[in-house]
Amino acid sequence: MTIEERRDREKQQMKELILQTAAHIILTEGFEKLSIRKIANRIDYSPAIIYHYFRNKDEILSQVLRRGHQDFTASLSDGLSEAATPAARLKTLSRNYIRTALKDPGQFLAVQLNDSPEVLEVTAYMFENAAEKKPTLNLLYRMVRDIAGEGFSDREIELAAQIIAASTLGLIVKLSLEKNIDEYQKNKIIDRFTETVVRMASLEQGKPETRE
Amino acid sequence: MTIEERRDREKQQMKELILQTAAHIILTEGFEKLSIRKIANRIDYSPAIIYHYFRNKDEILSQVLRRGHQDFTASLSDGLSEAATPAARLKTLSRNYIRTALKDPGQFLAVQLNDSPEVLEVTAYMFENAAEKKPTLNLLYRMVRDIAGEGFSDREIELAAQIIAASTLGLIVKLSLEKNIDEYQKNKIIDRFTETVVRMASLEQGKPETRE
DNA sequence: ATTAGTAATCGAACAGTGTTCAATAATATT
DNA sequence: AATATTATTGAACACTGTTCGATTACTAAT
Repeated sequence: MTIEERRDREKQQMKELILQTAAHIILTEGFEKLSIRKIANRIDYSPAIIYHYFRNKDEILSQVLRRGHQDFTASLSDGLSEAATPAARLKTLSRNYIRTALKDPGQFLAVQLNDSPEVLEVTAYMFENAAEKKPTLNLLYRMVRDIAGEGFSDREIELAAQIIAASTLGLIVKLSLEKNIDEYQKNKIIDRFTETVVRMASLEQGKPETRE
Repeated sequence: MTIEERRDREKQQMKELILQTAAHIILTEGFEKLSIRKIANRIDYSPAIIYHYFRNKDEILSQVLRRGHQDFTASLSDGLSEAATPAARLKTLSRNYIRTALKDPGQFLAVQLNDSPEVLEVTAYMFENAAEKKPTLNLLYRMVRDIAGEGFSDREIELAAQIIAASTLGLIVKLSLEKNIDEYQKNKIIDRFTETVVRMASLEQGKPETRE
């Protein structure tokens, strides 16, 4: 079956070539400049051939984004073991997440905001079995539990984790939209935000009901 | 100059017709289904005529979105005067904002995430003179100051307001992406989030530095 | 009322998009 | 060498945004 193996390998290489070309276009020319014909031109093939390896453009897109997401989650735990306290660990995680996202906001937001089924499978972990399914939120979930302490239900913890995740997404969106912002100010906002995140995870204290 | 006035009026009516048709298409068929030819067909004109009234498609889009944004900010202060305490007021504002955004998430996010110059002018108020410029953030800014109390610099207040705004955006994004979520759960998340918002505005207490 | 000038409108075209399909070329199987 | 598979292509379809020259409608001036 060496022939068939080679065939499969070549087919895989072709898919790989298409995906890498697409990824390169997205990275250099931006997300919306990706087109089937442009990919075909780059690899010196007819546009039609691409449909022999992929169902349509969306499939290419979502596979590229899926890889981006994998690389992303991999870089989240940097320096996490060095952090001594739970709060410090959560801060580090939060900062890693934001900084990594801001390295390529277009890609990050494309992954987060796209609602095609394939992408959803990867990212929309928020409101069902969230705690068990996804590694990222699982990490967050455990940290929130560590900080909150005893006496909180799973649903309470999960709710807090969801709110933290949502807030973090919002901060990334806002920061990525604003181009004219210096590194100092950006750092300040991120710093302050990570502190807020720790507060969000500290469930028992500082719950000022409608006091006056 | 009655003739010229009538001319201007007719010109304005034509622009209005185009804008309303565009808005209708966006509302019924969704954001990305808007096309010049579709507008032209609906109003029984040639596609080319549209370029006699608007520079290009983006101009149409941004003007439609601008109106959406205006309607939006108008509905923010509903029931705000009934709220007794500053915390209750902030909660109400926060809830209004989220609920209004979720009524037409596509439109809301289009306004928030689009970075074309015209739209930016309307929405990107975050990181420069934020407190004075935009009515929405101004409202938020004042509420944060009310809750935080004395002894905080403008920059501190502004920072907190920015973080609240960003977090709220994130929650809306997350909630709008998840279609399969019942009203009960949604309410619970929003409720909890508005409490978190109040905590974010309460600057002096519950700041757990890397304790433990 | 006829002419000159301006504004509104259109048809056709250009260059681009995603996608499909029948025909061809290349390869593998018998 | 003939046959079946697979890879690849060119051409087409139905779209998209946009431009431009010609044509029509309307106003202003003679």
